[in-house]
Amino acid sequence: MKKPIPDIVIGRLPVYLRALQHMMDAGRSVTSSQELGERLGISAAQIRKDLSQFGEFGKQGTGYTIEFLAQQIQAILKIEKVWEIALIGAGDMGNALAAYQGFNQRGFHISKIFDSDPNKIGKQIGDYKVLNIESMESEIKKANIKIAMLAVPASVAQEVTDKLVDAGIKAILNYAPVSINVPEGVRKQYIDPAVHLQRMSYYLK
Amino acid sequence: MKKPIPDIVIGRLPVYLRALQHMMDAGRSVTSSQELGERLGISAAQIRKDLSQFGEFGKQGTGYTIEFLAQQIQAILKIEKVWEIALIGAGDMGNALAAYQGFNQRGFHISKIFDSDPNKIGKQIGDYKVLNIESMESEIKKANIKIAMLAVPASVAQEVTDKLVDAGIKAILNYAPVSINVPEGVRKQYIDPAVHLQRMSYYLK
DNA sequence: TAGATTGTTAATCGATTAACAATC
DNA sequence: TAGATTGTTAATCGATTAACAATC
Repeated sequence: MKKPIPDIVIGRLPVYLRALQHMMDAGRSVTSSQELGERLGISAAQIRKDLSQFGEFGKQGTGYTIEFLAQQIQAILKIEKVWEIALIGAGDMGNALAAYQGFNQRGFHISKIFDSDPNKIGKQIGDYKVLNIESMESEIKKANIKIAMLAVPASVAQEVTDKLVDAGIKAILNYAPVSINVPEGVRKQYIDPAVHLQRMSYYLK
Repeated sequence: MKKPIPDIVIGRLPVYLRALQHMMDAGRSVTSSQELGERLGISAAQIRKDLSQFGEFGKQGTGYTIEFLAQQIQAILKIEKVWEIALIGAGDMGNALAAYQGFNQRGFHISKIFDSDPNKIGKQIGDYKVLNIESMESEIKKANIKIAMLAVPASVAQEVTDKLVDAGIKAILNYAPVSINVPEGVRKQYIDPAVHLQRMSYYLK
């Protein structure tokens, strides 16, 4: 078995991709590891090393064709197609996520929204009606959805997580301010603004 | 000069703290590096090593007093007092952040909200009126605010960042889907849901 | 050709883990 | 006392950087 690509390398690819897409939007067509590095605050050597894990995408003396490299990274990250996403929680954060316009161009699309609050169930959010969380497992299975965004209170996050795992979800973006446990083979990422702020306050005077 | 604490260690402290606070809420009073580690998916050795960078907070044979350890971490992270925060951008994400109830108990408080859209300026969000972004620099200086949350479109993120830096901001939590450049001495953290999702889609079949 | 930049190797640097004496 | 768990050291593991031959 080949050595797996380090998780930390995978973690940087979306950042490279985002920068490349901004460059494309600006009409640029070629870049270099040095330019990308300066833009992102990452060493040029690291960018070249990261990319070389997946193939040879550049040309000596010239650099990288932006569009080509972006396509390659999209293929690596498996976002050439669009992934359907289940959003759990139709509170303020759920609503903001539902309204977010950036997902579609970046490989994701919210296709179902669930909540347990009778006052929210049936409400229209964007293109979708809020569904009863009771139907979550069957709906996710039926639609074969693999990714969920969790925007529920911390107190029910683990319980909902367990149901998502039962429903076949393999990746959870957790907005609830609590650590969740998932079995092997299920990925998770956390977004907790207070945690991110606390990572900076340490350095303040 | 003493060796600085690694950034990666600082990054884990808020996660430890969050778990400790959940334990307190559950009425618990003592824990161990092993229990914490299992809960967080981190090795017990790493937790002990991380904490030992700052002092001796535990007791052999017993473990850690939850309340005491939480207080110590709060002191380390400088969140014993509450930091005032400027929120830039009163769109969907800005509104969700303004409504978020979790900040106050965790060391932060949104005290001013800015936008450039005439339709939003003057609107009431929570306890505050949306202020004109033109007044941002002077308002931030006047209130001596050091932390900003940036929830503006990518296209203006760098421009607004530069103004925030001029206003004396030392920490930026950036929700705009673009890398920003800041001078030495200013911290930044990124929250981009698409980036987080892309870090997981790689692993999906 | 001359200049630029890649991909890769080896060296360096840093983080994690295993193990255990100390001690509650 | 016996059992448990810390704080710390040394060993291991992994990530980053520097340097350069290859080559466009």
